[in-house]
Amino acid sequence: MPEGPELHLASLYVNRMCDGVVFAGPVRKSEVSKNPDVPFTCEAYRITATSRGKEVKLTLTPIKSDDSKQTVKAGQADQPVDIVFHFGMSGYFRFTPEDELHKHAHLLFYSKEKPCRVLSFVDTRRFGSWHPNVSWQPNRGPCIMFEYKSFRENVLSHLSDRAFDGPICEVLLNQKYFNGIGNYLRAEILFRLNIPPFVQARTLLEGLESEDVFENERSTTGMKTSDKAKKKGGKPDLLRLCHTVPLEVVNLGGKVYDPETADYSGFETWLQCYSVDGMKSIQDHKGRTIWFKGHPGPMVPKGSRSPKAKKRSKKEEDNDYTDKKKVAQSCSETTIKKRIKQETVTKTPKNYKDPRPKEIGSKRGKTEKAGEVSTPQKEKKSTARRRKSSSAEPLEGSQRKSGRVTRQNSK
DNA sequence: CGTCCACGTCTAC
DNA sequence: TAGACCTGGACGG
Repeated sequence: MPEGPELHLASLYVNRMCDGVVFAGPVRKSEVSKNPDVPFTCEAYRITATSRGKEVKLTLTPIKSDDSKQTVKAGQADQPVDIVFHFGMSGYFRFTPEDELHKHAHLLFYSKEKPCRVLSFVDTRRFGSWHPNVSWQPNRGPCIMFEYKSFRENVLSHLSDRAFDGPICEVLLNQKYFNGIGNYLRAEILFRLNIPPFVQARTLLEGLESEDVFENERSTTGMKTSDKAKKKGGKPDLLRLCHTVPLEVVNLGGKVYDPETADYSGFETWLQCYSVDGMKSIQDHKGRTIWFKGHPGPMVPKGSRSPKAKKRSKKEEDNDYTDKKKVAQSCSETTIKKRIKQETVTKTPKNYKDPRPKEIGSKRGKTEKAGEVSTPQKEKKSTARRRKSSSAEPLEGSQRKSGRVTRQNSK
């Protein structure tokens, strides 16, 4: 499940597993991979990792021998080499005994130990990639999690960029400005602020200050709120949530990224909107599914009918989302949570254990109306069958077959 | 069995 | 803004 948090957890995994491990020999690539060879071989080297947004960089560092003679044999590396990885839809790292290599391990780093172990880049779908001898992809913005200040500045200083013409849910996937946000994060972030996904991004962001008044807060247990923040109403803004929401996932730790136990139940419990039973979903202009609650917003793709106005419970203020101020302060998180719980339908069996390595949210039929035409169009929208007027028509109690494994707000 | 769907980029009409 | 790139799990018949 690779979005920013998973990439970062992957780097932590590599650093933890490879701490003290000496690797040796060449870096090997699977036969089937179309990614570049990694021209690196060394009799003793170490591996460390860092992450930035949706990229992970491995650094292979040759261990210098103590011998005064630093005779580097021909072909043996003596300088560190960086490899930058993109995880695609299914990439992750594993550190396993040589005889337990994953079927889809595509780049392999062998340890020097006797029962040899291997750090491998596993990527079932092979949408992932790696590039040796490069640094972070230049056209990607600062990391939403670990370069918050420059991330924020990068967005707010480029609001005139046409990239911000579009609806917020689609702009959030633009890695030039939101490096690390992916499909589940955009849904979770917008949900927290009750922001309709198809409101123009610029309109929402224009009102934000370049200085984050929450900057010095302990966001998690955020007991003390700065005076400035209090004046603002005490609510983190959209850009701040682009930072804190992903960090929540990082803090779930192994519950999210644990190739060993393959247990993602903690993560699924964390999700409040994405793939959650009771939420609405439609395809955005690029055919990606956006999950949300409430109004879709004015820039909703044509042909995807606006969802039936749910019988929004009492206090769903009818927001006028042309007014940024209003949007910025729409209903509080706690309010939302409460309301959601109320509307939640079925409950997840608490003993449910997700048999991982599978992709999240792949359970079916949560949103389509039973007999609705709901255009398929997977990643590649099948040619002629564009979403016709249908995909939207989300719930209304009826559908939402409370199938067994569907996600929902349990607890 | 077949269809739908998936946490993401890329490039080419 | 369509496809293309891939594999495989969940469902439906």
